[in-house]
Amino acid sequence: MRPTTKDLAKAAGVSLATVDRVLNKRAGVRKETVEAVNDAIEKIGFVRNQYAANLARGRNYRFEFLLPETGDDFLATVIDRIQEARAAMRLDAIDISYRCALPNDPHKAAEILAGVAADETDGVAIMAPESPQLRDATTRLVERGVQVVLFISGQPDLRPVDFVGVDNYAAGATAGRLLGRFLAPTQGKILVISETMNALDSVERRLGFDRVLSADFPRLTPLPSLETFGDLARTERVVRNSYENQADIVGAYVLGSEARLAIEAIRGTTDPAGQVIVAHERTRYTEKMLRERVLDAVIAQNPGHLVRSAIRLLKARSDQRPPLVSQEQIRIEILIEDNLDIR
Amino acid sequence: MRPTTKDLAKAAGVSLATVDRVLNKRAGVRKETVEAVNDAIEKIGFVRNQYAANLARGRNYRFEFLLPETGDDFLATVIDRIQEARAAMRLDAIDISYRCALPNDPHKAAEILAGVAADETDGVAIMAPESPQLRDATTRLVERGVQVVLFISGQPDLRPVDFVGVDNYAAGATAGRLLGRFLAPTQGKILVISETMNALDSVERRLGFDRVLSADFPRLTPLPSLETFGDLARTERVVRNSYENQADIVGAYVLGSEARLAIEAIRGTTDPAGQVIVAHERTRYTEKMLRERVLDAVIAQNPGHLVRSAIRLLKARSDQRPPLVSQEQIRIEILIEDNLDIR
DNA sequence: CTTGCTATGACGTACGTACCTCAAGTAACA
DNA sequence: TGTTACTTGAGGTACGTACGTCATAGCAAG
Repeated sequence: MRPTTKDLAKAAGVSLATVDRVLNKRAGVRKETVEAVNDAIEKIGFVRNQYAANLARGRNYRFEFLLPETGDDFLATVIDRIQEARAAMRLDAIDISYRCALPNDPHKAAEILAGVAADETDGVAIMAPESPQLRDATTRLVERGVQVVLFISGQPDLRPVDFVGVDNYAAGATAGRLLGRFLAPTQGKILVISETMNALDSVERRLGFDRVLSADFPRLTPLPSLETFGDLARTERVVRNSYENQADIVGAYVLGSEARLAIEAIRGTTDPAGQVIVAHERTRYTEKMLRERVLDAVIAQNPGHLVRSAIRLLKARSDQRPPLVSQEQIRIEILIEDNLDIR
Repeated sequence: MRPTTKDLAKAAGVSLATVDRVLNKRAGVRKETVEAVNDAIEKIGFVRNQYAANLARGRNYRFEFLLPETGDDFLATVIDRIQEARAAMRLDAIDISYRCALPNDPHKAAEILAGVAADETDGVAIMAPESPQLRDATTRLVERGVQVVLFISGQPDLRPVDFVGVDNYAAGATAGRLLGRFLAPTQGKILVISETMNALDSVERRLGFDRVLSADFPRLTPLPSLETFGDLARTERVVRNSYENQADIVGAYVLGSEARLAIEAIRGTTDPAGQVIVAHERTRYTEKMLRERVLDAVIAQNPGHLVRSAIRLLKARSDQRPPLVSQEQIRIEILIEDNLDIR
């Protein structure tokens, strides 16, 4: 059996009350006594029974996902998973909510973060593009005692805040290699389409993509990124332009999480069967395109895993317990038509 | 706040003692009273607080992984993950153990299963090839009140027992399509190597593989399966034979979870750079081969996910709670050199 | 009416922890 | 010496559930 607070009290030679004061960092204990208790914790390997503690406290965890104000199919899938997790975790006294509140403007987004109250929220998962304003707002959130994870977009190295998402550089490289190998000995130009190249995620993917093409597939030349800005007419125009001006386009890499515009524009311009097309994120649309062999591969991150990973991290940090690192690595998935159905 | 047993007692118009008798299926309650309590459970949406219940019981979960007596690198990885999970879950009062005990002989394996005592074990995860003996032994285990999941190998449709693993037919199809696409317009023969074709898993992979090749890559002809039987000398001999007798072998599909023998044999016979080779399962060896570009792709299932999924299922069944289905789907992962490093 | 049985309720203790109150101890200071 | 502040211990109650004992009410058979 695991040692309890009673065992700890005995081992430290103090009373239960003092153990309690130390464990919960209450005032009124001499430094030496605190140390004695901490030594005893080490010695007997005491670990607080978090469930009993939560029971006594009547505690519940309140975590919130702060998502972009507007989004695409991928965001919708993420929201579905949040709701699923919400229903499942309610039994474990974890209250999950989400708000599609973060505007593109970093200043306004930072304001929203400033409005998160530590006495109403134990932790937040933030999905927003990197910016200095956001970084500051995050730091202040942490100082107020709110747990934070950066969700999907963001930088892995912004300590002490956890990041949940994939390495976009590697994701771009993966896309590049698949395109290169699927095109085999063919040579020609590759269309690269993004919603916007302002987001760090897109830039990283592009860098990873270009590195692989130039290193291992020099016969393929990636064209400068086309930006859709979420506008179908514009997208169709720029895509048509490209195909008209460049005779030897043999494939396309669709960078963003919204593949529909780009792919519909390509379909409207040329026969996709003659092109190798790789896009990102599994949505109902990309699934359909894979099945219809319009898309050749999809590079994806599992939304359910992302959501649960964020929640587990927030909970582990709230409990001051180390997370299980290997479980929280988000994998770069490659989807083709054959591994799409999970059973 | 969630309703408690007190609320339930009030709602059902009975005492706490009776609620307790009903909840824990103790005798001495009239049928009508039981129904009244059950109706009240529905009405107020009572869900037992499992943590408080476990606390009161002093309960801990005892789960055991029953693994093959002998195994390969993949099995070793699985064992690593079991030990990792074991350390992490001890804090949640989940005791995990494993035994490499199951021999190849189905009768002897069934004997081992017959020896699992319900009063010592809450659940077992069984990794063993399908067989009628095993099916019977499993059924008897369930009857004795032991939770069972079939782990990695086995049949998804053997109710009421959960299966944790991938659809091997789809895994084989995935391998087939990658091989086909990577080989692009090349035509020729494909070596298919397995440790043994006696296991259902291998047969299913082969079927999925053949289906894709014949349907979509008719220029590629898969050769009859070569079996290694775990013997390097034998493997080298049959592989060498194949390459000598068939001039136009352009790739290889390594079916089993032990890729080393087959790949070393190929390397000893021909230049792997001229071949497209696809194998299964991520191990230190297959990782290395991907990085060295001997292997072109690896079809894998995540061992950590498999292990944790099995444990979550066993726990959910023990608690009589429905598992979160979408979390327990094991994905067929495609690994290439670029998505190998997870951050 | 007694006996015996079943169904039910009342109540207590326990699990491991949090948090509160009160008493008592010690040490420093005036 | 008394006053004060700080430190510590003792003990209680609570969280939601399990599980035990005991009392009592109802009812049927003898």
